[in-house]
Amino acid sequence: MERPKEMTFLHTAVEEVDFFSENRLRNTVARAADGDDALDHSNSRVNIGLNLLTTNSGDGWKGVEEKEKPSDEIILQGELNRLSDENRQLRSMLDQVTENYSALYSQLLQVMQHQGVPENRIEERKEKKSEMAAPTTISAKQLMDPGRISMRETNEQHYRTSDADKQLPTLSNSIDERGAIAFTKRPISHDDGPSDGASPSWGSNMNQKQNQERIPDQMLEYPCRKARVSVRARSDAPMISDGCQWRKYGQKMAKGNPCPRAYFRCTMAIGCPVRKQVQRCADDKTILITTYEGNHNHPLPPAATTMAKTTSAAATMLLSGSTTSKDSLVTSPFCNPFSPYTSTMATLSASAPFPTITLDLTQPPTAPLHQSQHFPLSMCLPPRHPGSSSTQFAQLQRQPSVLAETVTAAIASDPNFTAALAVAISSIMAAPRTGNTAGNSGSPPRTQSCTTFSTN
DNA sequence: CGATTTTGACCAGCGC
DNA sequence: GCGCTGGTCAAAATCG
Repeated sequence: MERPKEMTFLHTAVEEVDFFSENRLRNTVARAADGDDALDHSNSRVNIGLNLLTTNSGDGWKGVEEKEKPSDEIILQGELNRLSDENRQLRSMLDQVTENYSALYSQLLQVMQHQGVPENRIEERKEKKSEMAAPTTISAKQLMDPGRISMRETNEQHYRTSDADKQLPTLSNSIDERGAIAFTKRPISHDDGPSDGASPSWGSNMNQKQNQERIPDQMLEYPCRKARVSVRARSDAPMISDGCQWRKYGQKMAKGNPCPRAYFRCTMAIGCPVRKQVQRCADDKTILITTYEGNHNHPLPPAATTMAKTTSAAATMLLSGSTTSKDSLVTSPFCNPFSPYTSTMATLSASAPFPTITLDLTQPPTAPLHQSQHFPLSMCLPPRHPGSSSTQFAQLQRQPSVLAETVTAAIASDPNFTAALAVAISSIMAAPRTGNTAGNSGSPPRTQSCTTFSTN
């Protein structure tokens, strides 16, 4: 018996919205390059690097070398020189990207080190013993199935060491991967041997080592801490296209929402721990809420890189900030506290065990320009520490107005969601978290709200 | 025929 | 302890 496809979300067949197509991404990245150096340069250069790799590697190039007649040697030599120059330029660009990333990352580390290791993290770890199990006793359900990973580790290892590294050698330095490494470092490998399913081994070894050296103890100390990035966007499509391949593994009716929640798992690589939940907003069914969890353990296509970068950056920010927070804050305006249109967040399930950052990209169609000036970025923290005060989290919410302008400008100028998100997140991460803002913690709630389906 | 989706069952966490 | 809920599993169904 034939059943209608995607009947769960909409009864009409709607094509998948491709927010993150490669073409749009290219345009977006090019346009956004002025706004944020590190991230956008990395984007553009990664793409260029891929082209270069394609040109320089494989049978095509070899074939040219071997098949051309001697009389063409001069032409070939010139071409070779040109390509060498281009390659050199690209390398220097890549170095610059790496430096930018390092600067950005060290900024983040400085902030984290300045804050020190909060006590409540220790308490939280005690509370969540099951999640924060000792590195060698990590729950299988938390991560990926260890059994599956071990069963497939041969293939997976092969994928990483041969396919990934060979095909995308320069990508191993890319920002998203290195950025993600901080919180993809998980202990699952210890039980399953060297070819763990979720360790950050998918970056280059050198960079991995460097990152491990740079990663502060507090980050390594809580390798299993989960953060979620929730993206709200208006879409009639059943699912937004983010460049990754997903396999649906479950669907549930969530309490308080007539629309079912669908569970997806990344299938671009065996053992990739990334999952996402897709659900329509109960209040506004045109709003599609996609919640990402985890970080990819494999190279990503350019179209997916931006999203991964975005979620990684958001999660990094969230973890670095929320974990130091004694806050039970559940609603807060983020970027532009001056704007009455700034969306706030909202509701947070009391049972939500994971910190969640919500990127609200819903914009009323009536006032695109005006609305686009307000990029509502909300963060949700599980109210696990009642009675605590607003500190770090409040800091995150009150970035300088310049930052807000940068973020909103990126959003306004860019139809591409993920690229805009990447710009926004990276801007937030790069911006110095200045001063004690506890005095502003009492910002009045805004009228607009978003609901984050981050319950577990 | 392999990949994907569907869907009921199962499990864990949490509140009462 | 029990029930509720969210998340995942896995067999069956379906698709391409």
